[in-house]
Formats: sequence, C-alpha cells, structure tokens
Amino acid sequence: MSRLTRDFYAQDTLSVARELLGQRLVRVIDKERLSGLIVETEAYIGEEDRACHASRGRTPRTEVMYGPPGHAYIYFIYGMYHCLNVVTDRVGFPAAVLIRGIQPQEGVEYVRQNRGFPLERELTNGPGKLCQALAIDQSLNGLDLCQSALLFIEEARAADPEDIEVTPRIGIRADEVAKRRPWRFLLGGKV
DNA sequence: TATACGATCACCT
DNA sequence: GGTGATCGTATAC
Repeated sequence: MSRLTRDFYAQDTLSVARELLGQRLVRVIDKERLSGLIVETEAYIGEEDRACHASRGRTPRTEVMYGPPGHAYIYFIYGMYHCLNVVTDRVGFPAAVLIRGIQPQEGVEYVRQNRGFPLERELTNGPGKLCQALAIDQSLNGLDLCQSALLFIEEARAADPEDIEVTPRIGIRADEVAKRRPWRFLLGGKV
C-alpha cells in the first residue's frame, strides 16, 4: 500500500483537495491501524482567503501552513475539538486542506470506543468528530505525513470525477466573497 | 493583563 | 431551530 508522496501535496491546493477524496487516512495508535476513506474536504488558500487562518498573517499558530507541504496542521477550536488539515502547495505560501469527513475502514471498534458508541454514520462525519475518533490532537501538529509512522495518507481508490460534488465551504465567518468560493468537495453526493 | 470569539458538536425544544 | 460547553489565540488595552 503506497503512501502519498511530497509531490502529491505540493500541487495547487484545489487539486489536492479534490484528489484526496477516496484516499485512505491512517492513524496508528498502540500498534493498531485506524483508517477511513476521505469523503469530504475543504480548501483554505493563502492570506487573501479571508476564511483561512493565515489571512491575519504569519503567527505561531499558522506557522505550519507556511512550511513545506505534506505536514499536518492541527488546531484546537471551540475549547473542545481539534481539526486536521494537510499543508499543500509550496514553502512560504500558506495553504491547507481541511479533512471534514471519512468513512471508517480499519479499527472501527476502537473508533467507536473513542467516540462513545454513537450511530455508525455519526462516527466520523465532521472534522471534530473524526479527530476524536482517530485520537488526533495538537501533539501531532506539524507532523510530516510523508515520514510519520503515526499519521499518514495511503493511496487508495482515486475518486471518479463524476462522483465529486462541489459546494461552498460551511461553518465559516468571513466576507461574502470567501463564503461563495466553491472550495468544498464531497464524495458520492454525501451531504 | 484582559477580553472576545471561533474552519464544532450534542442536546434541547 | 436554538444554544451551551470550554479554552487557545489574536487583538486591544
């Protein structure tokens, strides 16, 4: 099973967001594999994108986004949740793809424990939920997905372009221009 | 030092 | 459809 390489993440952000659909996100914990196919992503691109954390410039928090592609940008939100992003594009340009949803594959029972045994479809259908399910927190921030044994993305089945749905990003507070950008990608018409 | 708020979720009506 | 939980970060003082 081959892992996605630096070249993959070094593409422009919209291409990465699109091509991540159908790939397999893998978390190894206690030598056990937890994984799921990526079914929902959102792109956040550059300081000009008002919805992107880097729109207020380079800070300790956003530093990772300015670094090399292929690293994990994980932030803490609403005092209780974490969200997982993968850094894209080139060094010095802040951009990332938010992983918003996965379809559980391996280690489902472990995942159910982490999530407090909710309904199957509620396990990982949101950025905060999937981080809780895969035990992803800030200790993994900045991790190199091309090198790490703990967190990485494997090449699985690339999504058929016809199965990809494109919509505006959700949950963001920003100006109308940023809100309207069709930078959210879903697999198989999932909403 | 102080304060306001967010790329969310779960639970309520 | 509405709201409270809960705290790191950015920004203002």
